[in-house]
Formats: sequence, C-alpha cells, structure tokens
Amino acid sequence: MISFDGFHMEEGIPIYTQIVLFLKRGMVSGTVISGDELPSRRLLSARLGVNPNTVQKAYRLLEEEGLIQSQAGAKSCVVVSEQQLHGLREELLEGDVKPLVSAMAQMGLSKSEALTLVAKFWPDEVIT
Amino acid sequence: MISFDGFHMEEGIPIYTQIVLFLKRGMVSGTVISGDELPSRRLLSARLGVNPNTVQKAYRLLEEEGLIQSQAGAKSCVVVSEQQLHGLREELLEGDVKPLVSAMAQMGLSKSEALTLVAKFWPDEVIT
Amino acid sequence: MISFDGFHMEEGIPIYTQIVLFLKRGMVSGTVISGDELPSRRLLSARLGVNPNTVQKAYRLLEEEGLIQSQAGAKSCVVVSEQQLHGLREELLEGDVKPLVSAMAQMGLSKSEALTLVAKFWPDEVIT
Amino acid sequence: MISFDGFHMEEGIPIYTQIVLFLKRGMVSGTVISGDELPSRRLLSARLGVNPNTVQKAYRLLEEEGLIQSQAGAKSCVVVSEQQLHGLREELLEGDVKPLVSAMAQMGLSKSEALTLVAKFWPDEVIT
DNA sequence: GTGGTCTAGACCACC
DNA sequence: GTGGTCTAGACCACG
Repeated sequence: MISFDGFHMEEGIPIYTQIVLFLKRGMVSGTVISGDELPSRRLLSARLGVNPNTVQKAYRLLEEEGLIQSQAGAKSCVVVSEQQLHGLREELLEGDVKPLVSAMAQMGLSKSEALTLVAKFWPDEVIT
Repeated sequence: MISFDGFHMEEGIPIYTQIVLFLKRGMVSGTVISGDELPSRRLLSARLGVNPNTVQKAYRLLEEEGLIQSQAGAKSCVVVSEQQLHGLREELLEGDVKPLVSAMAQMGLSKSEALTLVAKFWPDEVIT
Repeated sequence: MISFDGFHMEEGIPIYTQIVLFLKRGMVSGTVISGDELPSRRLLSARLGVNPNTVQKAYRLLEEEGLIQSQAGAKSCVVVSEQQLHGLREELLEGDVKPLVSAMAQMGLSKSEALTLVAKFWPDEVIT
Repeated sequence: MISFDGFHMEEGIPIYTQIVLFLKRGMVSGTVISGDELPSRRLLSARLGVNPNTVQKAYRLLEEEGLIQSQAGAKSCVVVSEQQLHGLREELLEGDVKPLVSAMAQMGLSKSEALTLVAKFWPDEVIT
C-alpha cells in the first residue's frame, strides 16, 4: 500500500492535480513501483481531509494516462512501464523547473544567485 | 509606463494572479519602482488579450496590499516602501523555491542533481 | 419455480428495480401466481449475471410490499392477494403508459399517430 | 427563449437526462427550432429547482451531440440540421415506445388491449 | 450577466 | 469493503 507520508497540500493548485503529481513523482523516484496498491478512494480522502470524488478524479486521470489500473471491487494498482517512466521524468522536470527559472529571472536574479538560493532552501541531507 | 515585455501566460494559474506576480517580481528586481505608472486597465487588457475585469482584479489586489495607488481619472502608480520590498522578496522566494525543492526531493533527486538541473534550464546569460 | 425467460436488462434503470418490475408484471399477467417459488438468490444471480446482493435487494423490496415471503432456509414464495393484484395493475399501467403518453405528446404526435406507432412496434402476434 | 412549460420531473431518471429528452422532443415536435435561445444555466436551474451544474451537464451533452452551441458570455442556442432531426425522431420513438411495448407484453396484454389503454390515457384533444 | 471548473456528499452496483 | 454516478454549491475568467 502506497503511503502518502510527506504529502502536504498547497493552495492555489487543484487538489487532484497535487495527488497526481505526488504519485508521478513517486514513480520517478522509485518509491512507487508497478504492482503497488493504491489506497482506496475513501481511505485516502479521509487521510487527506478531502472529498472522495477529488481522489477519484486524480485516479481517473492517472488511469487515462495508463499509469494505474482500477477495477470495481478491487484495489487500484500501479502499472507503469520503463518507457512511461522516462517520459514522466522529462515532463515533471520541465513542469517544475521551468516556472522557477522563469520566476527567478523575472526577479532579476543571476544564475549563481538562483543556485545559491535553491541550495539554501534544500533540506539538510540525511545520512541513512 | 511599465512595460509587460517578457510576460507570458501560464495555464492553470488565475490570470489576475499572474499579473500580480509579474508586477511583484518586477518590484523585487528593481525594474518596477515607486512612481512608475501602470498601463490603464483597457490598455493592459488589450496588450495581454484578456478581459479588462481581470486586469482590474489584479490592480485591486495590489492596491489592497498597498503596493500601488489608483485614483479616479488618473493613472495608477507604484508606491512601495523599502520595508515592503524586503517582505516581498522573502514572500516570492519562498513561494517559488519551496515548491520546487519539495517537488524535486519527492522525485528522489539529490541536492547536487537538482542544482545541475536548474543550471541546465537557466537561459544563457546575456551580455547587455 | 418461476422462470426468468424473457427478462432482458435495460440500461439506466437500477437492476434491482428491473427484477422487481419483471415479477410484478408477471403477477399482473397471471404467469406468476401465489404459491410460486422464487429461485434462490444464488441461482437467480447466476442466471442474470448480476451480483447476489442485487437480487437480495429486489427480494427485500418485494417482501416489504408484502408480495413475497421469505423464510430462513426455505425457498421464498409469492403471496399476493386479489386486492394487491388490482392495485399493482393500476400502478404498473400508470408507470408505463403515462411517461409514454407524456413523451409522445411533447413530440407533437396526435393520438392517432401515437396509436399507429405503438401498433407498429408491437411484436407480431404469436398463435400458441 | 425556450420555455420549459409542461416540463415535470420524473423520479428514477437522472434530471439532466430529462432535460436533454425534453429539448430533443421539442426539436422533433418543432416547438424548439434552430436559432432558439436556451435559458441560461442559472435561470433554468432556478426554474426547475435544481443545481446549475445539472443543467450544465444537460447542455454539455447536447453540445457534444451537435444539437446546441454554447459560448462563454453569450446565450446558448439551438443548431439542429434536418438530418439530425430525422435521426432524433427515430431515436426518441425507439427509446420511448420499445420499453412500453416490452412492459405491456410482459403484463400479458394483447395488442388491442394495449392500444385501448394508450388511448385511454391520452389527454383530451384540444381544439386550438 | 454568461459558461467552465473544483470540491463536496449521497447513492448505486459490485466483490 | 471497492469503484462509478448524480446532484450540489462556490469560484473563476469572460462579455
């Protein structure tokens, strides 16, 4: 069962989009792999404090992309190919980094200032 | 008169929010300073291809934050204190960098991988 | 044992409702009479290709209307009085004919056009 | 502006389906013709006592069938070709008459009994 | 004022 | 218990 530890809601972005992104990022990072079971609509909606339909919409979008499979009465589970993973990685990096770079450039930051800032906000590396 | 060169719309974010952010970023970067005149609602809406009401909403929000002043029959203009600028800078950096760091960490990237990526996406420095 | 020959599912109407209607119509037509045994939930669900719970719900509704009787460990059977039959007939005819008449009137058909259409769709009379 | 006089809700059928059917029947009858304006989502939802989204769903389905056109900020209006009208007529008659015939046949009525019943329920012809 | 989207709660059929 | 659908209310961008 996929845990949603580390998930935190962000204002201004549709919740179902945040759920979709969280799972896609997990797939790219390898913490979410093919065969993993997704929490049910009810369980996750209770966990996140949102409506079951919001979770359902996220799952439906992922299913339309072919990243998960759902069957009535059975648990939904992840089914993602290596090829899809590669595409996902590109898609996510573009979507995350480009707006940041655009915003920082608009704020007049130089490349080195930007890198320093990102480094500053990066959480302390944990030795595991 | 403030130019909106470099402004480009992004899907999924309310347009008035994008206008507000563009102006705030300009203030932080120093390209938008106290006393600068804002284009009229009609002019800017035509320039951006959006509805005048959308521009109006952006201006209203900025005025409520005390960053611009509007008077009937006169051009709106920027009025931002040094103190406000400092707060703005923190607010914007937090809002831009934190989600990126969060997203990249979720994707399993290390700090150095993230920095390399940001550097890769940074536009070539222009000698002006 | 009541046969469900001639039963066919219709989309957009709850299945349990269709089962209830099928049996009520059989009672009105005389093909289902007091004392007739109903197929077990398991048997009928297999026969119709639906879930046993769906059959159970249909049987429960009929029992609440006093049209059938169920006893633990025994076959359910039909128990319907002459008075109930009369009421059923009115209820079903109203429920079936009124919407049709309403729909056809909305479509601008005259009474005679409507009758011709019904006649046209009526299956060929079978000599038995 | 299309009037919804004569519309009455029926239990057990999705409301948006009833709205779609009402309009389709109007098109077939000629009371709803190309160019007619539809009431706005808000107006009709208030008129019928339902949620604006329910009306919107009906309108969206009709638009996907190419029977009406919607534009943000403008009234939705009917655009239906002669060819579509012919197909609509067949579709509606099938959908209305077939279930009735099926139901009456299940109740053991003969063709002539059925016709008599339909005639009996038909509203008195009005001389206009 | 218009239509479009997001979030929400209840019900249904099914395992 | 599961996923799917219908109805509902608030917000957004737009004319």
